[in-house]
Amino acid sequence: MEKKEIVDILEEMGTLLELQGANPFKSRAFHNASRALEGFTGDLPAAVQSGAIREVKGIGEGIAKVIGDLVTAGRSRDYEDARKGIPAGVLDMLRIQGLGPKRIRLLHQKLKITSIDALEKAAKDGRLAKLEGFGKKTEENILTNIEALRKRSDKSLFPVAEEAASRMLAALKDVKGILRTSVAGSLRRRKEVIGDVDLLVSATDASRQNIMKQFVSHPDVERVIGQGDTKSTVMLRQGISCDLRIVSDQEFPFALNYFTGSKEHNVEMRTRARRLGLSLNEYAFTAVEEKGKKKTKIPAVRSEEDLYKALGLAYVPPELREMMGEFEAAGEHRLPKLLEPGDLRGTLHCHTTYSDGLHTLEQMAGAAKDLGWEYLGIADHSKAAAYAGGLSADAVGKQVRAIDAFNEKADGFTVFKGTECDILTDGTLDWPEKVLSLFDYVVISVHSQFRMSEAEMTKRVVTALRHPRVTMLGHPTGRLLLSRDPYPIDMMQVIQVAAEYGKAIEINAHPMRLDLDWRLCKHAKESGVKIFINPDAHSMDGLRDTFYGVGIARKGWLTQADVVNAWSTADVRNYLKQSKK
DNA sequence: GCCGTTTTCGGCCCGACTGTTTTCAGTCG
Repeated sequence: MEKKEIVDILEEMGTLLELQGANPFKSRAFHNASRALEGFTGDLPAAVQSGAIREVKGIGEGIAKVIGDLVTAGRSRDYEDARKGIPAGVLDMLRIQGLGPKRIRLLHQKLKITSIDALEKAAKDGRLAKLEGFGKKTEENILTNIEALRKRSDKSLFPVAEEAASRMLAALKDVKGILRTSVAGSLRRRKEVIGDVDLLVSATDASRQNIMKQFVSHPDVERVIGQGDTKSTVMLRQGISCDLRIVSDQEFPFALNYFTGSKEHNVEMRTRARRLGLSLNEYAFTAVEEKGKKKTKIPAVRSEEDLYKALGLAYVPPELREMMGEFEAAGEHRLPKLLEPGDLRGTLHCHTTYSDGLHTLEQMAGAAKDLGWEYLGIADHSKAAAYAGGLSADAVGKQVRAIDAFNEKADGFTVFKGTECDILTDGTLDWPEKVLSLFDYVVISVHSQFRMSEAEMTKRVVTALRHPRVTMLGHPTGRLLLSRDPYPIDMMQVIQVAAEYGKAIEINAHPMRLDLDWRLCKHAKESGVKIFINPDAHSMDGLRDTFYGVGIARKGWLTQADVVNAWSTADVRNYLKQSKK
């Protein structure tokens, strides 16, 4: 069994223990061990074999045995025991905001509720309010939050959908008869939230049946919803619906364009074709017969580039196909040269073991180097973020000295000294001037009191953003996608203030956030606000999340010049210096 | 269950908020 699966199982075991009302410290131990294992970077089977796994802090005798069983046998008795007596639906209820293990346990025991549906019914019948510790308000909140959960559960985050899609495509690649493959749909356009995964292949007619057979029998397929020669639909175990369409190779560019969308973009494509005397659909161009006019010659199309060229347009990258001005720009050949993943040279908002990160400063810097980067910025939490191991002022001093010492030895690699400083309720910062002056840069963000009104929250953030020591606003919309709603904030006003005061804004690329949607991104760019793509990384692996942010940056029309991560170390240093008055 | 001992037991991160209570438990970040 793979490390990632074991990390998930340990996490689940911790949760199951909570639901069983076990010693809270015991369940905590499982959660801790899960995190500890996540941070383990060595060869897991070897470490299990040699017993070295016990040296990982947080993994002791008992949990080492669970890990060992899972690595070698793929199953664990302890895990199976933990699952006994807890129906899957009970675990599911944890996804409802405001419901934790204690109350779910009570619901399970007193009302025999074992699913979200049963919970909803009980709430509607008014049976919850009668339960000890529950009341009318709680009952209403639960109903509201069930509704909210339902609304988002048919959507997946981009990183989850991308992972699922690439697993399916990888398996198809070597099937005989397949000529070209691609993802399509909103995933190809790199929207942050994906409805379902669309895959497209071109293939020989004779191979279609076999390709579909391979597709529906992929190990990730939970059930087959429909299976035909040109289109099949399956439900993946990740909870994502996935379509595969097969077309001829000649049709491929047309189908790819059509199924990539967006719908509005497609409408404009067809309208433009019409003006040239052509009809466009998902398979081909056809000439339109018009009285007194010569029939238009059908242009040869082998690729999407040809298709755009035939309409007198520059190739429009999928990310820009949202009817945000891409046709005008493509017609005048002034589409921007979008940021590429390879343009990144570093990132500035990462955590280390000084606060709630899993890896040390040296490990994080090493991982950044391995990605081919030139610099890394460390921004651990400030003291108010106690739950996230926020630093004391003393610890800041220690970390700053450690980074200075590291930089003296590091050859050609730079670690910048930063902080993720909490914005307190009144808009003041969590660090006094004396501490702020120690950093190369200051990221500010909201971690408390999310339920302010939009006006209050905006005032709070804008007040903090104006502070002379502040470099950039971190996770600006506070959105934890699909897990909770963003906090209310008037981003237009925030962007205006950022522009006025020369402050930057962060695209938080942490997969649970994917903050600052592309429309705001585009608006920020047009206002002259610089953007940082930050992974909010809590581990070495987490640094890779920066690349998810590139997708949002591209959708926001951002180029190398707009994104500070693409600048040289010297330019970044200058930028940080001049922004820090 | 894990850790770290002044090693074989005692402590394990915490502040804010909400809704329930009438002094606090549960949840969240």
